[in-house]
Amino acid sequence: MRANVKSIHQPKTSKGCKPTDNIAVECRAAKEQAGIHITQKLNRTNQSPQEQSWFTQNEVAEFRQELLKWYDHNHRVLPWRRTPHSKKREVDIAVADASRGADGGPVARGDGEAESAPSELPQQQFAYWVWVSEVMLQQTQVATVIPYFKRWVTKWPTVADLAAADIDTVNTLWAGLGYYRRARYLLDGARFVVEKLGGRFPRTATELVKIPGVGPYTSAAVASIAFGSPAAAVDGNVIRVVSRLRALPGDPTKLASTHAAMASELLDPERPGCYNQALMELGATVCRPVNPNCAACPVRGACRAAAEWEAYLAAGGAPDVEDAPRVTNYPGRKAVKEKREQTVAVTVLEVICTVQPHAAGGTAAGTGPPNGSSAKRKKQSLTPIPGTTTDVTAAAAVAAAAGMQPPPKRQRTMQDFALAAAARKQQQQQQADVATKRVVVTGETGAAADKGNPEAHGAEDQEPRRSEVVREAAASGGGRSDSGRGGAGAGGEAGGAGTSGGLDLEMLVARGARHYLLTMRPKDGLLAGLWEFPGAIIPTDAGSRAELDDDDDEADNDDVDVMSKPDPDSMGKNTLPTAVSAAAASTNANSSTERQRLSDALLRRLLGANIAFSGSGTAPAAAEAASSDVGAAQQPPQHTLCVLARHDMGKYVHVFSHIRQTNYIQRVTAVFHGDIITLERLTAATATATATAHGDAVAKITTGTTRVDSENPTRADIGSLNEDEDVVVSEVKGTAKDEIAESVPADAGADTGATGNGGSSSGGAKKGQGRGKKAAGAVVGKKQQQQQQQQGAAEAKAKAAESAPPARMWASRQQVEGSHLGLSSGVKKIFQQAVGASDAGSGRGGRAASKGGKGGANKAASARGK
DNA sequence: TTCCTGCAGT
DNA sequence: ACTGCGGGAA
Repeated sequence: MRANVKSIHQPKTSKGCKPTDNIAVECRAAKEQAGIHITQKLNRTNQSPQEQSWFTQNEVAEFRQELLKWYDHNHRVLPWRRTPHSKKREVDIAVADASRGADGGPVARGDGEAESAPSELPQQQFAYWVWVSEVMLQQTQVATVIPYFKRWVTKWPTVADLAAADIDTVNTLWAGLGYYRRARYLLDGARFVVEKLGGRFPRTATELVKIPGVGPYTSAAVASIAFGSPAAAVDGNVIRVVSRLRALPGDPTKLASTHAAMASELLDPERPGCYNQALMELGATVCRPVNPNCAACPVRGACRAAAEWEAYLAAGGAPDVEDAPRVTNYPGRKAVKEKREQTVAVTVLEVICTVQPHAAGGTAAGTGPPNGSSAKRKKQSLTPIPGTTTDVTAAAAVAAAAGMQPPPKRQRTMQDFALAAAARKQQQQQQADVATKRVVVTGETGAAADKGNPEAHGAEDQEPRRSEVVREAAASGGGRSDSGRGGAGAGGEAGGAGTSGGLDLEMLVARGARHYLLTMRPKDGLLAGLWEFPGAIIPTDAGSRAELDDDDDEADNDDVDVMSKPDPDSMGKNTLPTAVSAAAASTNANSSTERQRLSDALLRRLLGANIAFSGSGTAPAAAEAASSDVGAAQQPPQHTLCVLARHDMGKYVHVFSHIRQTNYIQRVTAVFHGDIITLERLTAATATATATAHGDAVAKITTGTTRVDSENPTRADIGSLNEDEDVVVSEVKGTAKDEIAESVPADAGADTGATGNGGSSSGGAKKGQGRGKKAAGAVVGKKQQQQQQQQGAAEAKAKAAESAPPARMWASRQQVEGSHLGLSSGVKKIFQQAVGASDAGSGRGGRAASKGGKGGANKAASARGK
């Protein structure tokens, strides 16, 4: 499977590439084998021609011939590959002709997607294509890479085109491929080639390897494939093949030099590019990790692993016994290391705007968003993105609600005013509730709305499903409506809130277009630079608590110990002393209540001081929320994000190669009395995705508020974050992170790191539980000012930069589910679980819906088994 | 679930 | 020499 296949190549201009058939055929003889035993060879790291070898000369000659002959007839046709020696086309045509009778016409090439790289491609450009493909193929399967590669070379046909691109666009196109640093390496490498090498790729591996992001493997692949330079490319496929050829046991990671020596010995200097690709292709398609197809292997005559197997069978050995000497015993297995556990509280903030974009046009009042005109945004938000297959009815409803119908601006209707009034009423009600420490919000508001509004087709499909999901989650033990947190009071409150708004509010909930808050992850680390739903890492000691809190009480007596020891590794995430760690544990860090508290703190920080966030609050946090509102009351925010409902949507476990991440998903539905453009402006969320006419065209993501670079923040970066804080942060300078961490010990909630442990920035996991001084976003500035007085100015400034919120964006459902944003697969899964899968059919909404919702709930339930 | 593995940073 | 970094197929 691994299948990293390389391209075929052969620029005619490069070293002669003789077709296999030209090679002498007679070396059929001696293959008795190089009886040299493994242990004898282990010491040698390079192959001087004279010295003992892993293969006899006859073996080498025959191996090359058979391998290349096989390749010439069986290679796959791939968009980055040239096949000048291919015998495959004739074979395919013959087969096609035979199968379709004597139909003469030109045989259409299979499915049309199997096309080689244009043979007229200039060598330098071909080298660029090879490079791109090789990087994409690292740890990624061919079938997955093909569409990405096609999009890539269409967008950036030459290295100069790529060098001129920006990282956001590159990331977006890369989204879904994984190992996202590769995208950055590609961009960095392209710029290096253009700026340092005059835009031309060197022709040898030793020179190519100097390009950033290009290592031993990639340099050899490009040198051999694009330029015919004799360098052996050793990837996972090659390692597997040669390990089996000589039956090398042991951890393959310890034998790198051996593999390199073997590959070099076998390398055909006449056709190095073809040889490299052939060996890798063999590993991908025949000498597979599991189920190797030895019967079809062109070089099994030289394979000791196969010989062992045959000998075993010949001796009467049973094929199915556990310890049979299978070919797949090679290469040996390397020790498996356990994945580290990570728990994240993810919040999908869903906002319904009461005002349509065109109705609020003037509100920007000169301080419009840095990027894109209002007009452009309006158009974008009113235009369904082609290519996305969301519920047609829902899309229609959304479009209608967004004011799509009348070409000319329509006056605000009575309904608009009614909705706005209802929202205001709701908002007042909730603020009052918060002030009195009462729990607002209901888990069933949406469902109620549906009943009252049968004409709201789109919502009809959504809301019942959500309720089901919630119930499922609750039933499974994986989650529950958060209203449970408040005990008995919540339900009653909910009913009040739901009905106090009256039918209009219900209509709004049912019909209003929804926007979802996304944030950009740190530039480094896991999923670097990608968009995600806001999330806070929950201290790991909470893991065990979580089991007790949300799942059945299967006493997993586990993680507590893990946590109490200071984290030794360099990530420096858990650097708190044990005492503090214990304190955190005592707060029951991963409970529904605590996750909600973390969520509120994070949202306040992300939303900034220009917008109030009401309706939050656990009992203890309510007071803080109230007080912070009071503090802000001296300069009351003009706008409020009024929470209508919170739903605990269970958990979703995402397994990375080295991390097992448990995401606790909470959906927060809120109403904003205003239009989306105003909301974007107030929250400084200036990134926007632009749909294009082409389904596969990639959106341009403009990030007005980029993550502030700790070393050199620009005035624009900071100003757009929060105008009120300009003075404080405008001259930020870098400072050692350690100092920051020390000087601001228990900064608690406001510093909740983004999901990315992101390693680096984010001050690491400040899990300090300074509840008392939890800082809401609106208060951060004051805090900073105080610190500025108490500490060195530079330090405070560094802190300000450190805590600057990441880039934010409001995205529609279509955008989230579409391919235009750089959303990783995990993020999309979380969205699906949070708001329900988009239906294929509109038919009885509830049906398809329950499938999706149930899936999520089941997943949450099964995850418990872990 | 298990398996796979290039490159850079350290 | 070791570790971080995704995702998909089997």
